[in-house]
Amino acid sequence: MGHQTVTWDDELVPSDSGRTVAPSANCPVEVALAAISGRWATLVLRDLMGGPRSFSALRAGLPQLSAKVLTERLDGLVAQGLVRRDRSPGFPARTAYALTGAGLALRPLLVELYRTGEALLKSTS
Amino acid sequence: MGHQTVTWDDELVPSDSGRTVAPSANCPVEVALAAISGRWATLVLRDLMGGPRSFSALRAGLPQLSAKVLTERLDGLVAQGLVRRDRSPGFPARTAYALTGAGLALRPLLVELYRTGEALLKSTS
DNA sequence: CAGGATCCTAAAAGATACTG
DNA sequence: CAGTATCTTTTAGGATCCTG
Repeated sequence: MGHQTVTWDDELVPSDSGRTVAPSANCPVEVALAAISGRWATLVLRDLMGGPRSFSALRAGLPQLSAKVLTERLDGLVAQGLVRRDRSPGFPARTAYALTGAGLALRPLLVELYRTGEALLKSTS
Repeated sequence: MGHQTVTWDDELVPSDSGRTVAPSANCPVEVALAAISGRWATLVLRDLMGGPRSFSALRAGLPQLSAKVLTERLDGLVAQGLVRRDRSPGFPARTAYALTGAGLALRPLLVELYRTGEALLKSTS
């Protein structure tokens, strides 16, 4: 096949860091995985891709997801800078969750997840 | 922006199945996620992208990974049809693990994971 | 060489009830 | 409305020792 200009390793491993030999927080792959990990993460992200959502709207869209787990997911996404939490003062409380620019950057990854999953389903059937 | 011909939902939700409201095994996204989930899955897959590997070669490449966990990962990948296990008869035992066609189909997803992770790292720094 | 068998710990998820 | 507090269950991962 001749020599390729770009190999898997070229794309996956920074040339100055050597080969990844264990899961490490500063590996790009791990960073991306952290964003979509957790049983409900992709579903929450999908809902947010449609625009800002309130806590209750997210719960309504994902009926089986408990408040506790949703809070945990959201906290994680906020901590990673993927989602912004906007609290409106007053009572009853109102909060909107919206994707940040970094959060929006996940869209191609989610699309690729879907695409790959479809391909796997076809090759299996 | 005008109307788009393809929206997130168009790509992510089959039109005949309604909206996904809980993690479900027949959702393409879940299928793809299953392939790359587990603390070491992406690292094992990366090694296999380089060609067939023996059990020991995989262990040597991932020194911190225990035999048990590697076996679990490999069993999962085989069960999903992503990896083929080729046992050579005789003693000592010899086994080669190789990606199937379906397994090779994961490459773009891994590349996208890397790409997205890099983007996130940049937007954070 | 390539695992299987056990036991243990930690983290994630779920159920339920309650509060600012 | 938007969470918090607890408690219980589930699951992934790791350590160690053993076997075909």
